[in-house]
Amino acid sequence: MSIASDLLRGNTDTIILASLAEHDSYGYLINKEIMAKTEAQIELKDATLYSAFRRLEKEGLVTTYWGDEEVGARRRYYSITEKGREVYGQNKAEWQKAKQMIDSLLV
Amino acid sequence: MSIASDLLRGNTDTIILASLAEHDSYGYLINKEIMAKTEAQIELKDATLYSAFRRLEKEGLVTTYWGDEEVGARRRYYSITEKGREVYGQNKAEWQKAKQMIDSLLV
DNA sequence: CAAGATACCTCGCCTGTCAAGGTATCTTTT
DNA sequence: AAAAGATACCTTGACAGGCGAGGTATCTTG
Repeated sequence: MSIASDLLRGNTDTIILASLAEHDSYGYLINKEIMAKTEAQIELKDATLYSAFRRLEKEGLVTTYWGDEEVGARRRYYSITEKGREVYGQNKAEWQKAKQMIDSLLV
Repeated sequence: MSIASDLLRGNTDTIILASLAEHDSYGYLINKEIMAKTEAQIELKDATLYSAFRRLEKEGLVTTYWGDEEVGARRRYYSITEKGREVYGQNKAEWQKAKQMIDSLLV
């Protein structure tokens, strides 16, 4: 059984930023990598992913450009911005705190 | 700064069940106890709390009864059911797994 | 007597998730 | 050569949970 999406909510953007913090990437690949790392227990549905991208772009946390594949399907790459890295750091810190607080309530 | 509600979402019901697993309680008190335990970093807004109660009741995870206060504001008490304890256990396990998975993605 | 704490509740908006639908290209199988 | 499956993108509309804003009633304290 995979993780309930409500438990992921609030971390989706952070998870995407984490992926982009390592290297530029594109939707399909980000998803594959997440599934690989979590043994498919976490999967971002593509509608979720693309709405997250739009949000992140709007907030200036990522930039985007089209890949120059001469063969195969086109890819839209995303790149994390300086501001994106800052927010990523803050989000991670908040996640650490949230984890701790929730744990303190669940006996 | 308190915890973003999207990080709590998915744990609200579990947090309430945790509280009721210790002793019967009522809305106002549950909230106070949560705030005390987390130094006010987690706070369930009362609209959130009452909609959660309705949900939990509907699912048969809690039962409710009016307190017999002869003085002061009336209190509606909640009691966790056997099924509630089961679900609580499952939710805790899922939370443990989710934590681990998310951590494995945030480098 | 006013203010604040205790204690309950509803309505309607907002946000994020996602099922369902779509397009286009390439590879593998039949 | 046609079908199936993988790669890769995207939009729309419905749904659920959180919560701001509003309300009621009682008790305590300054």
